[in-house]
Amino acid sequence: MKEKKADIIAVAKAARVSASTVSRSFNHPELVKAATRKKIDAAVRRLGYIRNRAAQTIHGIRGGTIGLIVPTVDHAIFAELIQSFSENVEEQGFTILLASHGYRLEREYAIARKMLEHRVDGMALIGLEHSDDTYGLLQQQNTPTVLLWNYSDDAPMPCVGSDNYLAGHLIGEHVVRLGHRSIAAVFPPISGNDRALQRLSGVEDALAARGLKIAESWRLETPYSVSAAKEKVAGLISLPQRPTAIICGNDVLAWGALHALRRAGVSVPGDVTITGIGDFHGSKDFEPSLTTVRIPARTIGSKAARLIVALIIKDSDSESGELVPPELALRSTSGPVR
Amino acid sequence: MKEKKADIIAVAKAARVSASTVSRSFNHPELVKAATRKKIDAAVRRLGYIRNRAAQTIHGIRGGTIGLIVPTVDHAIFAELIQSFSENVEEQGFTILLASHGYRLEREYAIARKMLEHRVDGMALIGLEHSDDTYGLLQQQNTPTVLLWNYSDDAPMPCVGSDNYLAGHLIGEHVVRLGHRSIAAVFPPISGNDRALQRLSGVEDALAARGLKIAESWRLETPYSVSAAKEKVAGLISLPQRPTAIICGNDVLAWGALHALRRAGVSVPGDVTITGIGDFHGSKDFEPSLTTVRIPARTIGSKAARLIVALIIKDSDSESGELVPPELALRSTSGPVR
DNA sequence: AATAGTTTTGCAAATGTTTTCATTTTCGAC
DNA sequence: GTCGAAAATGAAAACATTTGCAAAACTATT
Repeated sequence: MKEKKADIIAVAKAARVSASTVSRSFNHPELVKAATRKKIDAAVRRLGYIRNRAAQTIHGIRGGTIGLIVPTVDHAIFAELIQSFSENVEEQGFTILLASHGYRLEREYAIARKMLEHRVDGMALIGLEHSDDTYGLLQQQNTPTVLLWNYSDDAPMPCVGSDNYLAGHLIGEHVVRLGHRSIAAVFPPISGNDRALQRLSGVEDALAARGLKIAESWRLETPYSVSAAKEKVAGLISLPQRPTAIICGNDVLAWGALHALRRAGVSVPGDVTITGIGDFHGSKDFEPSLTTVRIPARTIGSKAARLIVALIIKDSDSESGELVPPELALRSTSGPVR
Repeated sequence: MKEKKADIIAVAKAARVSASTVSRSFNHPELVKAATRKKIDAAVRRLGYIRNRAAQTIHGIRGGTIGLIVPTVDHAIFAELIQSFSENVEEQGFTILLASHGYRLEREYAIARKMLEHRVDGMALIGLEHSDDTYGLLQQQNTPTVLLWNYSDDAPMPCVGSDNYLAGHLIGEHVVRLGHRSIAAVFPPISGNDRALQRLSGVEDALAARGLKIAESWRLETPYSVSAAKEKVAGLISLPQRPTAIICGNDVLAWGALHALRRAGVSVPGDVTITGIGDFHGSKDFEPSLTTVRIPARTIGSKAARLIVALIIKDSDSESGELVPPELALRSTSGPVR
């Protein structure tokens, strides 16, 4: 059983050439005679040889992996982003090393370190909020890095993403324009989550511009899940004083809200306006279709993929990231206040 | 700028010890004196040294990575599975190398090869259907491998998953028991997707047991998306002859169906029964809540993680996988035929 | 203060590749 | 056939580590 795996020398022997030739036939095929190459290929196949990237990485050759650290995979929105990013990165011959930190920034640092040990060619992180240690580490090792999902002009590293503040502002403005004054907000916890925080500030500023404010008891904080949001919103509307609009921090929460209202027999948007942020798969086809702000995850993923690869192969620091603007998606869950 | 990264020798010099000692202080700390260790740690910090896993992998040391190849990340169900798998695997000190093949089995082979080049310690694939090349490769390299998501006694490799045939059968039986005879099915394409195929056969066999059959024109094939399913089902119910039950291949399709019916003003389950398979996040809280078959993705992910790690560290081939049974989740979208 | 035993450390070989440079082979032209 | 250039190959050094072995430095015991 212990037939140790074939190495390049075994192949060389089997093909009756030197190891150098075998190596060349892999990496610079044009330098080796076709006939020799054929012999080598045959030997490779016969022995089931698989080259050892680790051994070449040692020579400073790129390993072809990009580290991607996300808070969690299991959110509609990250899934879409990850898929798009990984698709595009794979197209260019890279593979991603994926890990999730569960919204714990120290974990993120540890993971980043580990990925660096694996000598990833580049790194991608979600959002702009990371521990100083993490930023320091990446900077010091000067690993090409891109920040995904959020964009800001004064980010410490190139970033590709949307403007979450603007997204919040857009939706806030839309709601006040419809005449709503009794407005509630349902948001995920904002600690370690700059996206959520910025959206909320955007909303608040938009309301403040009309002298409005969200009452303390109408600011609901809920974990990212349909069922948590549904429950919270059910509680909210059972109160005697009911808001005429509920602004949700993302579409998943909005779905929960919609289900809660449906269950309670409250009409949307007749009685209450509901809005999301994100425009996830499914929001457009919801009945009634959800008014939200589109944050183009696939676009972000593919642009970020292009950027990181560019940073890696022509380590021009020049590339600086890109803002992918959010757009209001006006649909059927929002309407004028009665 | 080109200050080449610190290597172990630089650290050794800085700490005034030999490279071997530095290496030992990382890998067998108990063998080096506390004082020396302290000196070394200081040097490490000062130089920003990060050890090079590639160089140790060369010595046959485990790199701590597990290759995971999925058809796509961007499906509610895989996202949940991936999250759970990766969480559990990370807990045990491994990181996952993730790639998606987009339901193309040749891509899967190429990716597997690449991962093997990276000398992953183990591999995880989705489903039981893979090209002979892929199976051959993994077997020949005897890389510890686990098959995720589906379980079968006669799978060629250890697998952890549910029984998709049974899942289909369960829901089929449930629907016929309710008295339905005019039954439609909405399924994703089944090529390269053994899960879908098995579910469908399960459904068909359950119907056949009562002498029922799905009419050709009532077998809808649609991509995995709410909007595609919604559209297809909208078409279906606009026909003069309408089924009294629609069995969907997974919850996402069922959501689409539900939205289509709502839009058309058809009552569920009064006029039409809808069922899903999967019990994704959100199905329970849908209004009306979706009758489906629960396939416990998180459980599968965590069991699979445990299994692959066991296979890797104590390469006992003994471990053989596990069946995680599906359960009918009886909720509000199914009811007796009128 | 010498000895034996134990704990620490360093040297050198080994790991699986790539690459530089020198050597050999091939080929076409004479 | 011989020559020179061009093409193909091989030998050996390099890469960043780990590890077996032996030497050195401590500790305790007498």
